[in-house]
This record gives sequence, C-alpha cells and structure tokens, in this order.
Amino acid sequence: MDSGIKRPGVTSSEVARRAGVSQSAVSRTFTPGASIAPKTRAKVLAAAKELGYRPNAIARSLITNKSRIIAVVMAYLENLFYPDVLEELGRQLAAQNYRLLLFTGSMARDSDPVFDQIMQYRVDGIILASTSLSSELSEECAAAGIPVVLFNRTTERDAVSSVTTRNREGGRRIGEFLLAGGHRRFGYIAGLETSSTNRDRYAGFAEALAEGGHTDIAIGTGNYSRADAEAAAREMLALPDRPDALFVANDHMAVAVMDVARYEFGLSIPQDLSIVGYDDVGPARWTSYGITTMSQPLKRMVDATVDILMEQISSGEIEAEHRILSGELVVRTSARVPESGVVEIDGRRVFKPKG
Amino acid sequence: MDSGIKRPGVTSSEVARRAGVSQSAVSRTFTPGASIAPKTRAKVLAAAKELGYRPNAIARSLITNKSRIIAVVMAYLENLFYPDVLEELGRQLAAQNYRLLLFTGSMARDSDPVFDQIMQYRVDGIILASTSLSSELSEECAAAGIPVVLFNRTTERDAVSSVTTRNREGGRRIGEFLLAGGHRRFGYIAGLETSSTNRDRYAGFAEALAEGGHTDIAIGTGNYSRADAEAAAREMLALPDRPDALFVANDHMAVAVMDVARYEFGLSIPQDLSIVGYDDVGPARWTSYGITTMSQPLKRMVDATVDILMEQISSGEIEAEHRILSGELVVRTSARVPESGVVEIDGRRVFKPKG
DNA sequence: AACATTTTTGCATTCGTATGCAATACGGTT
DNA sequence: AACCGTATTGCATACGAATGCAAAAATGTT
Repeated sequence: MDSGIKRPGVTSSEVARRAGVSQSAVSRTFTPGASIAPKTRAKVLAAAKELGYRPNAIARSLITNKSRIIAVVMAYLENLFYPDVLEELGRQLAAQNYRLLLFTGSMARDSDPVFDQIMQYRVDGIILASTSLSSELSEECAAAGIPVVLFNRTTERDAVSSVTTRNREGGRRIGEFLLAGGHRRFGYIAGLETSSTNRDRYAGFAEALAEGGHTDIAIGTGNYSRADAEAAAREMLALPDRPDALFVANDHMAVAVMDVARYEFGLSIPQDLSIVGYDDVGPARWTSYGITTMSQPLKRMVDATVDILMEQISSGEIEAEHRILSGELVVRTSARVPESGVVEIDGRRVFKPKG
Repeated sequence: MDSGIKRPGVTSSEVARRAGVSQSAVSRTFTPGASIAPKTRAKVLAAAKELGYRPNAIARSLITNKSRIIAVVMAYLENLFYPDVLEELGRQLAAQNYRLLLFTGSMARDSDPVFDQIMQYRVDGIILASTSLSSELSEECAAAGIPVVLFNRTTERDAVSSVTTRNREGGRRIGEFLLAGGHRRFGYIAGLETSSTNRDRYAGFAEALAEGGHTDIAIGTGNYSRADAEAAAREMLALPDRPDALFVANDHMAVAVMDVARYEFGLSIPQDLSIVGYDDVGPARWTSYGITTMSQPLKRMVDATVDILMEQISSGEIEAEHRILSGELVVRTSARVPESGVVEIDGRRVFKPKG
C-alpha cells in the first residue's frame, strides 16, 4: 500500500528521504527558476509521483507571504451580469495562477465583517463587485499593501482603484435615443440610490432630456432587485399620463418591468411603451425581451480589473488607478427606433448619432 | 503613526510584547475555549486592537491542519440555477465559518488540473456542482480524508457522497402530466448525454410514456447549453409531424426552446405546443415564460450538502452518503393543463395525480 | 497558616516549505 | 594533475500560530 495510493500528509521531507536528497532539493524542484540539476530534479519528481506528493500551498504561503488568492466580494448573484463576471474572473485568475475566494450571500452586503475574513487569509488582492467598502477599510487595505479594485462602481474619494464604464455618457446616449424616437413622457427606474453607477446613469439621462426640453421625469426605485422593480413599474404605469419611454437602470430590472407592462397593463412594446436597459446581459438578448440596452464590455472590464491587480501585486505600489471603458447602445426591439442614427456594426445594430 | 494605523504583518508575538504576556496567551485569546484569564484576555484584546492585529489564518491552518476552506467547482454559471446555488452555499458556509474557494470558467470542465490546485490548498471539503471527478480522483480524496459531495449528480460507483433529487420520478411525473394533458406526439431535449441527471430524467419520462402506449419520442440534444438547445429545437420543430409536447431537460434550455418555438415557428404555447422544464429557476417564473416545471428544492439541497460536509469533517469518517430529495411539478402556463390532478398548495399550482 | 486543587501561564516545539549561506561537486583550462 | 569558475547541494533558520507539558499563580479547604 505505498505505490499508487496516496496518503494525506505527504511532505517534502518524506519525498526527500525517498529520493535520497535534501528537503531543499525537493523544494527547489517545485520552485520554478530555482537552482536544481536536471538529474536531481528527475529523481525528486519520480519520488514525488510515487508518494503522491503535492506542495502544501498553505506552508508555502506562510513563508513567501503570498497566498495567490484573490478575494471577490459579490453580495448577490441574482442579476446574471455578475455570474458572467464571476465566470470570466475565474477564467482569468486561473490563467494567472491565482485562486478565487468568493464572498457572496446577503452577509456580504455589509462588507465590514467579511473584511475581517479577507484579512485573515492574507489575500493578495480584493475585488469588490456588488458591495462597497467603507473608506476606513480601504485605507486599511492600502496600509496593509493589499490592492483593491472596485468593479462597476466608484467612490468619491478615489483612493481605491476602480473599473467602470462611462455611465454618464451611457445615460445621456439613452436620453438622446429616446428623444430621437419621438417620445414625449419619460420615466426612470433607478437602481440602488446610493450607488455611483445609478447616480451617473441618471445624471446623463436627465441632462440629455433637459437639452431636449424635458425636465419632468417620472422616477421609481427598483434597487437593482426584481421585486422592487416590478413594484416601481406598477406604480409608474398606473400614473394618469404614464410615460411612453422608460429607462431602467439595468437589464435585470428591465426584464421585470417588461413583464409587468405587457402582462399586467396589456401594453405593447414598443408601440405603447419603449424600454431601454443597461448591461446587455443574457436575457436582454432573448427574443422574448430583445432589450435595447447600453452594453458593458464585460470581458474588457475583467481584463482591466485583473490587469490592475496583477500590476499592483507585482510592483508592490498601490496607486489608485481608474479605468473607464465605453459601451454602445445596442438596438433591439424593446424601444421605438429613431429614423436616423442607427447603424449596423458586425451584425449588431447600434445607435450612433451624428458622425 | 502607531495607534490606529495598522501595519501589514502584525504578529501574535508583537501583540504579546505590547500586552506584556507570552505569545501563547495571545493565541489562547483568539482560540475559543482555550484556557485564559479574563483579565489577561482583556489586556491582549486591547493590545491587538491598538496594533490592528488579526490572526493569520494561513499560519493557523498550517498547524491545525484545517484550512476552513471548501472548494466549490462549478464549470459554468450560464444557467441561473447555479448562481442561486452558489449564493446559498456562500450564505451557509459563511454561517458555519467556512470560506468558499470557487473554481469556475471553462477550465473546470476537465476537473483534473483543477484538482491539483484543490489539493495544494488542503481544503477541508469539496463540492462538485457542474463537473464530475474521475473515480480515480475521488478515491484519492477519500484516501486523503477530504470529503467530497456531488451536487445534483451522481456516479455509478457510489464511493462519493451526493445530493440529488428524484430525477427518474420527476421525469415520470412529467410524462404522466403530458399524457394527462392529452398530448399525442412527444419530444425530449436532452442535457449532457453523459450526465446521470439527464439519463434519469429521460428514463422516467420514457417509462411513463411507454405505460401510456407511446414508445416513439423525438430526441434532440441541448447539452444544457442555450445555443445547443436552440439548434435542437429548430431541428425538432421542423419535423413533418412535430411533437405537441416537449420535455426539456432543464429550464435554462426550456426558455431558449420557447423563444424558438414562438418567434421562429410562430407557435402558440401551450395551444400548439406544450413545454415542460426542470429546476424551477428564476426565468421559469417570469410571466413571459411561465414554465411548468419540476422544482428542485435548492435550499434543502444546499442544506443537505453542507450537512454532509460538516458531519464528515467533524467525524473524520468519510462514508459515502446519498441524500435524495423530492421536488414537485409546478404548473404554470407553458403546458396544457390536464382536467384533473392539479391542486393548489400554498398558492402554487402543483400536479399531484391520484391520491 | 499550611496544604490541596484548580486555573492560568510561559516554554519549547511543531506544522511544511523557502531561502541565504557555506560547502561541495562538476566542468573546463592550462 | 592542479586550478578556477560555475552549478548544485545541504544545513540551518524563518514564517506565525497552536499546544503538551510543567511551572507558577490563584483559589479553596481544613
């Protein structure tokens, strides 16, 4: 029962004994770039295989002071955008030989207790995707030399890095699009009112409408949750002169709003009501919804996030960096299409006014 | 710059010095149940707070030989069922004071390389949710004393624990339901043909239909993926005498099939075509789809999974355990409703034939 | 007050690996 | 064969916390 069957606690010393070398030699065999003779290395590898040895990442972390673990905090996964992000993060972190420690479930809403866990595991980096961190804690991270990246959100104090898209421009583009579509009464279903993302999207939207001479916008709050969005939609669509154009702060809520509009109010979309969303998440592309939406370049956002992290980890310099990407307004069937400004790019219809 | 500001590598020894006690005392302060005088404890806590000390989980793991980390392997998150599972797992594991190391992204499809990572981190348990593990590897885990639980799948060799639902009975119930609805031509859109879940669901379905005198079932393969399911639906619905009743192996695919049926073939559901799914995942409840589906009791499945894990971890005994739960056939609008057998429970309509 | 018990404490060691340093082996030159 | 430079190797120690053990302190008993 020694060859083939692998015992739990095979250590480098056991392998060393078996191979007739020192423990150091074993360590060096498994450390890329270490000084080790090919012949010795071969002996060690043979012994290791026989015993089923695998380096103990815990012990390694202890001495190298690098865990090769990235903490990802995502309070909720209800919105498919986040699972998609998570999957891409998993792919990219694995490619960089990092592991992903996930914090999710409601407890992550208040990130402070989670934070303690994160610190205890001496993670090499932190990605905050649907939760924020008190500025106090982000300072603590900076002090501890742990890079933090906010994904799809920012804070006023720009002490912590972030990856976002041009939400304000996105909101503005949506406003222009709906104006160009000849709508008269506008509504906005908000996400979490405290989130920077929501604030910016609305600001851009209101700006564009104001320029078109519209200053009254019906407002409901969906808190990025399906249930709240439905409630907000019910209220708004029951208004005496209900909007004929709705900007919903993300697709996840837009889907809910469409269902309410169609099946509870019997409205035809887009004949009676135009709806525009944000994110371009899976269901937005499903034929039943076909949501016209501002896309967020998920892959490039993840690229940027991992990039910032890797750079800060390797350099040891934690200087807040803000990457801001652009999406495009993908035109589908949930909103009336303007006469002009819609162009076709790579088989996708996109709203690009003017030049 | 010493009080308040927290340095990275505060160790228990530093805290000990500050508090005027031994390192052991510090350790005991942070070890529940250890022998420590309240007075000493208070001194230590004060010093710890001052210095911003947090126990180093890595070092602790090394000596206790317990990482308090559970590895979760989920190859893909496209199907919302899995993010929901993940969120609940996050909640429950956190409640038990365990961390969740997530392996996702395509690389997890072939679990063997992932496995190496898992072993290196000396995780306390493994949950395999949308990937399998070669029997060789599961044996290795058993030998290493690491509990493994298959979530929503099984293997023939029952050496490894699993949590599933009665897929065969579920398939059978769906067959009965569609027969009771008076359908004549049946189709099945399969998941991954290698998966136990798919096999069992189909077996039960075919069984029920056979008892009703129907032995020819049109079959397409969706591989649990949206794109494949769409292709399979296109093919099947173009058949000269296309089915009037379709069992789609999960809701994620059923949604895609509905879109194809409605918008590419102009079919009315359920007038022209009845569709039944499996899982009762979010979109199945959305009004646009209203999928009649076999529910899987997600929360109870996660309960069982965590329960098995905790039990095996604490006992050290790894004896394969198989928990099999039941769901119910939730009746919505995507399939013709039989004259009898549909009852209302807690506001949900459920198909419960006979007694 | 003297002794017996119990609680608390510190010492020293351990977990498994990485690494600076000095010692050794190896390869090539002359 | 003697020598030098480089490539390998082993030794010893460090990482940060947990814990068995024995010493010390606190508590209780008579």
